[in-house]
Formats: sequence, structure tokens, C-alpha cells
Amino acid sequence: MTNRSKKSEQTVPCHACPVRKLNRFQPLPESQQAVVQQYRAGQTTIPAKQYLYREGELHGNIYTVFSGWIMLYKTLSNGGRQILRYVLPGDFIGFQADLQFPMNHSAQTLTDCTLCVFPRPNFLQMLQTNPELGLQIAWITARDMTLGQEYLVNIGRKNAKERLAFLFLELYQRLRLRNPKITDSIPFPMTQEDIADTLGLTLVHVNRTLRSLREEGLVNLSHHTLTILDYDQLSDITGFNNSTLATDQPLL
Amino acid sequence: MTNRSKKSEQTVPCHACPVRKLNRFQPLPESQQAVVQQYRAGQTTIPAKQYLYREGELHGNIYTVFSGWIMLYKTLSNGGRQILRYVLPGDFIGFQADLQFPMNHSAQTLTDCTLCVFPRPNFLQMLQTNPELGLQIAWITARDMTLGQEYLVNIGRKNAKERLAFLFLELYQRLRLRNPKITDSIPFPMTQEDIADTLGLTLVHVNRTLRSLREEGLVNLSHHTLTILDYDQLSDITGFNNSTLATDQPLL
DNA sequence: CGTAAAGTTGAATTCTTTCAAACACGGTGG
DNA sequence: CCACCGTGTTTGAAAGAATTCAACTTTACG
Repeated sequence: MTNRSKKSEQTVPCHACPVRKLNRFQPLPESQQAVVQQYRAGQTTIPAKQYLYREGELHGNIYTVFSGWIMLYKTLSNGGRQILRYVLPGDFIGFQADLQFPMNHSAQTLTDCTLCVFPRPNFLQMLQTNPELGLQIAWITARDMTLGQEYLVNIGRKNAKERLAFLFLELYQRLRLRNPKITDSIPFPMTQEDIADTLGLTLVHVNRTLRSLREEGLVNLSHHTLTILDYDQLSDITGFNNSTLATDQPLL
Repeated sequence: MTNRSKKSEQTVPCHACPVRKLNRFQPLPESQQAVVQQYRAGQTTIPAKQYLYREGELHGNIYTVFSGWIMLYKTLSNGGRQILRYVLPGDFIGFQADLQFPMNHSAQTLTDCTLCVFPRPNFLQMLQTNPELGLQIAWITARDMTLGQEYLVNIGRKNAKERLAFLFLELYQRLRLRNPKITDSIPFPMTQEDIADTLGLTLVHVNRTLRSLREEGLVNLSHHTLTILDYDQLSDITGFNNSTLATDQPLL
């Protein structure tokens, strides 16, 4: 078996992707807002398809995402790639078990992104001065881990259709938690190859499964827009449960 | 089947890993050990095959494992099961994104276990009184997440033989990090069905793959004892890299 | 308007599962 | 000490899911 997807060196910034402003990010808890504020090193805007950092690279910065989508992934020696999770507006990114060691995964923007940057020194100093933030970070990390476990179940114990359904509902719900007013259509900046590398499938099989979901009138995915046509049936297929993501909370 | 580029010389057992000298295996500072001590509610011993807690159940206790193996898993509506990770002596268990909500996974002992218990109130109070412990927990959680991501790659992008090889080396190395003196044989309390539910395979296929690994003289698994016969080739098969687990550290 | 990237589709192959049955081993009771 | 039992392991054969290979179509964008 073994699916790969060779990653070519894409250097071309792509404002191509019709994904625009994503949902507002949620403001930080007021109590901590002021504190965190003073350690920011300002905002950056990064075009689509750029690396924030790469596996094996030393990189101590921590980010908060204001707008845009980012994907985190690991690569295999055989050229394969496994996407670990998508980072959405409001999410926190760059914290790992050991900040002075090389990153254990890569982060690449899917769309143009606006980020709030905490250089490592600032970040560490902030934690030293405000130790109660440590627990915040622990909660956040635990929540990210929970999502990862959901992915594990999805890839390890479901068939292609169920996996697709899960991914769609997951992203839909995550956006919805941040902005309850969103419609049934959400931006979807990933390619089918990205989906494949998220779900442990091949591009070809994703395409076929997608067709089948479309023909059954469950979802529609085209032009980088995903429309949920039959939420109930999708959630039925994949056993998706809202409580899965319910502990979503605003971040730093 | 997949052919990957050969990785050659990193196959030396773990204490040879160059990163280790950089103090990654750091015990909790003594000052903190004393602090933690006073919030313990004592030790318990639990027989094999018992639940520590079950998915959906409210359960605020936090544990540190002194001895024994525990498995964490989630169950699916169709009866399936996905094992998320094995908890070994020295590990920390029970912390999740929201302690007042039902557990999002189950924990079941594989062997008799001796645990150190922190009732939730103690735990929370400990964090309140010693906020710097929050960051400790964040590191620990991040490390657990890293292992989970490794699992994701394993299940999502490798074939059966590669998956088995990874699991064996992972457990072997984790034990070895705690006790560098262990031999090539380690206790292996799981059944083949457990392995299957860890790797996203079926029991039958695990059995066949195991036979093939045995016939090639790579490992031997019987009577709940695993023997690594050819570490280099195993690590070659699965692309196992010591740095994968290098951030191992003793916990609370 | 042309090119590169992304999406589609068919056919053959391979990996993994399913179903079904037999075998092995540790523990229990007679 | 041996028969019996249940759990866990092993194996074969057939079916099914997903991959591979290869070509073609469409879309996005300079």
C-alpha cells in the first residue's frame, strides 16, 4: 500500500485561492488580554503556501492566528506526508514539548494569514512573569491533543466515506464555534491531495468517495467551497458528535 | 509495498542518540517534587483489566503510574475501538482539556498497577498554589501529543509491517529511556487484538504480519514477552527515529 | 490563450478484511 | 493428574476496500 504525495517545492505565492477572510477570531479573556498584549512582537501577514516553520528546523516563535488557515504535517522518509491538523483563526500554534529543539512537524499556510507573533524569549519571559498562563497553555494543548485523538479514531477505524464525513463536520463545527452565524457553506482551501494526506487515503480514492458523497446529496465541494447539504446524515455516517469539539475556547 | 530510502547509521540504541546529552531527560526539580508530594492522596494498587475511568464518565482524578501498564482508548458507535496510547511507569494520566466534563476516553489496566492518586480538588488547589506547575503540565501534555502525532503518521501512512515495527520500537525505547539497562526482551501484556486496535488493523492481519516478522527473524512475540531480534532492520522498515521519543521525561 | 496544477475516470493489482474453523495454553474443578 | 473451558492464537479461502498506473479533462491564473 502506501500512498504518497510528493510535495514539490512550491514557491509561488498563491493569492489564487478564492478563500477570503475567515471568521473573526475570538478575543482573548479580558483578564489576560493586557498581559499577553505586552509580549507580542506585532502582527505579520504571510501569503498562502508559505512555511511558518519546517520539520527539523529550529524555530522558537509562537503564534496566534488572526485570519487564514494553516496546516501542520509530518513527512516520511519515503516522501509521504501526514497532515496532523488544520489551524484556524483563533488557534495557537508553535508550542511543542521542547522549544529549544527542532520542530517535529511543519507548518504551512493554506491561505494568506495574519498572525500575532511571540518570539520565544518574550514567550518564555511572559510565562515566567505570569506563571498562571502555563495552565492556560496546558488546557489548550490538551484540547489540541483531543482533536488529534479524534483523528486517530477516524483514520484507524473508519472507512473512506466515514473519514471524509468526519473531516467536513469537524471543520464546519470548528468554524461555527467561532462564528455561530456561518451558513452551510464554508471556505475550503485544501486540495483533494491535502484531504488524502489528512485522512490516510490516496488522492484518487478521495476523489471517488467525494463523488459518491456528492451523488448522494450530502455535501458539495467545488471551487474551494464546501457546502454541507445534509448534516444529519453526515453525522450519522461518521458518528460525529458535537461534544467532540465542545471544549473549544478562546486562546491567547 | 513501499520502498523508502535507506536510513543507515541512526540505528544505534538510544543512549547513543546525540540529542540526549542535551538534558532532555529532566526530572521534575526537587523543589517541585516536594510540593507535588503534599497533594497526593496516597497510592493505590489496581489489578489487571480494571477500568481507571470510562469514556463518558465524570472522573476528576489525576494519576501518576508507579508500576504497571495502562491503555487509553476510545470506542466507536459500531463497537470498534481505537487504542490511543499505552501508559507506562512514570507517566501521567487523567488530565484532559476540561476536567469537569466527562472523560473523552477510557483507561484500562493491562497489568496490576500501582498508582499515585491526585483527587481533582487537590490537583486544582495544587495548581492554584503553585502556578508554575501549569507549564510543567503543558510540556507533558505536549509530549503526549507528539506521540499521538507519531501514531497518526503510523496509522495514516504506513502498511501493516511498518506499523507493527513502529509500535515495537516505540514501546521498547520508551522503556529503555526509563531504564537503560533493559535487555532486548520486554514485557508485552497486550493481546494481538489490542495491537490491532492500536494500529488500525484487524486481529487476523496482525497475526499474519507478526508471523512474517518472526519468519524474517526481526522480532519474537510470545507468552507476553517481546524480543527485539534485529533493531536496525526494524527501524529501517518503519523509519523509526530515536528523536521521536527523545523528549521523554519523568513526570509529576 | 497557454501552461501548470488540480480534478476525473477506468482497469488491474495489492493489501486488508471477513468468515469460518482449528489449535494452544492457562486455569479450574473433579 | 487429567478433562474441560474460555480466551487468545493460527490458518485457509473468498470477498472487499483502497491503491497503483495511466490517461484525460478542467480550472486557475500569468
